[in-house]
Amino acid sequence: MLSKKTKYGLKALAYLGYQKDRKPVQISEIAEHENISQKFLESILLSLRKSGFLSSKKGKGGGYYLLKEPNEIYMTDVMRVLEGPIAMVPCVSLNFYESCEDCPDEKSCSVHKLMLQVRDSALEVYRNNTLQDILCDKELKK
Amino acid sequence: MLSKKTKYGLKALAYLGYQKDRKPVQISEIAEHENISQKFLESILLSLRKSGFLSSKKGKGGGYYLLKEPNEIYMTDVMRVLEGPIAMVPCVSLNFYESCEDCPDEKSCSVHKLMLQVRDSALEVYRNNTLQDILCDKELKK
DNA sequence: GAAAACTCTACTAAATAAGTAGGGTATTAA
DNA sequence: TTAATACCCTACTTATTTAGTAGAGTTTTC
Repeated sequence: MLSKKTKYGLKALAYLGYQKDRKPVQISEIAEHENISQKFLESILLSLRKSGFLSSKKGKGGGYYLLKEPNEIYMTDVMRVLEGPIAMVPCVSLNFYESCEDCPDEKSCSVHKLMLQVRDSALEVYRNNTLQDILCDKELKK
Repeated sequence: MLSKKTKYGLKALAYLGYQKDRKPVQISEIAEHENISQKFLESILLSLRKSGFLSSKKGKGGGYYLLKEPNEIYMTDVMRVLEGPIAMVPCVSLNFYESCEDCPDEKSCSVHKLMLQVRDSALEVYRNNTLQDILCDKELKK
């Protein structure tokens, strides 16, 4: 199940992706437009900024803006930051590998076998999607 | 992240899939072999039985056994029982559809767009895997 | 009837999710 | 320099869920 954090993070990224220029957008604007608690969104945006997707400006005229082009922001990276490991079990994780404490042998483990495929299929989707790809063309024209 | 419940459920199904005959296997045997809390496994097996994957026998010589052939047990069905909806958001769920309360329009929603693909890719994996497929050939020969 | 082994219901403790609160800091404009 | 603006940061709260555990009941076999 997708966390609210991830969902809101994606929506905020999309909102910023729709902007015509790089002018900072205030947290409050995004929060209102996307029906998100402002304070919650604040902490989500902060972690996105710390991860290198966004930049921010304090003070008058401040807010958040994309640090990279939408077509350079891969969902693989975004999901790792917002949702954690893409793999459903640590023993098939590429970035956060850990062996199972309770499996005698990974090679013969059925769960491992299935989860490996699930991981690869999810990775495939994320690799093939940048922020640009998930933006709706209709909204882009506005 | 895969829940312990699902992981244990899959392991138990695999254990039963490796059995040569349909003789009931006691909960305690599976629990010991797979390093699972017996009482926890008990409730997991119960829900698998209630969902039609297993059958059970009480009393002497009792236990659990597969109700269908391993190649007739699809991971799609198993995952729905153990993990819940395959879709990561209710608005892209085939079995548990619900619209989002906070999205103005599903058609233009970026999250929806991405999650649709993720759902399909996961579904593809599960559709292509029966219990038989995730069993390890080596163990089958024992 | 007793033993075996599942069935069922309820409870507990820990972890996590989804926020909210409150104060601090940096930037800009006057 | 000061005040306003708007992010930055840390901590806290509440609710929910997970991962069990407890205990009694029921069914089957011998």
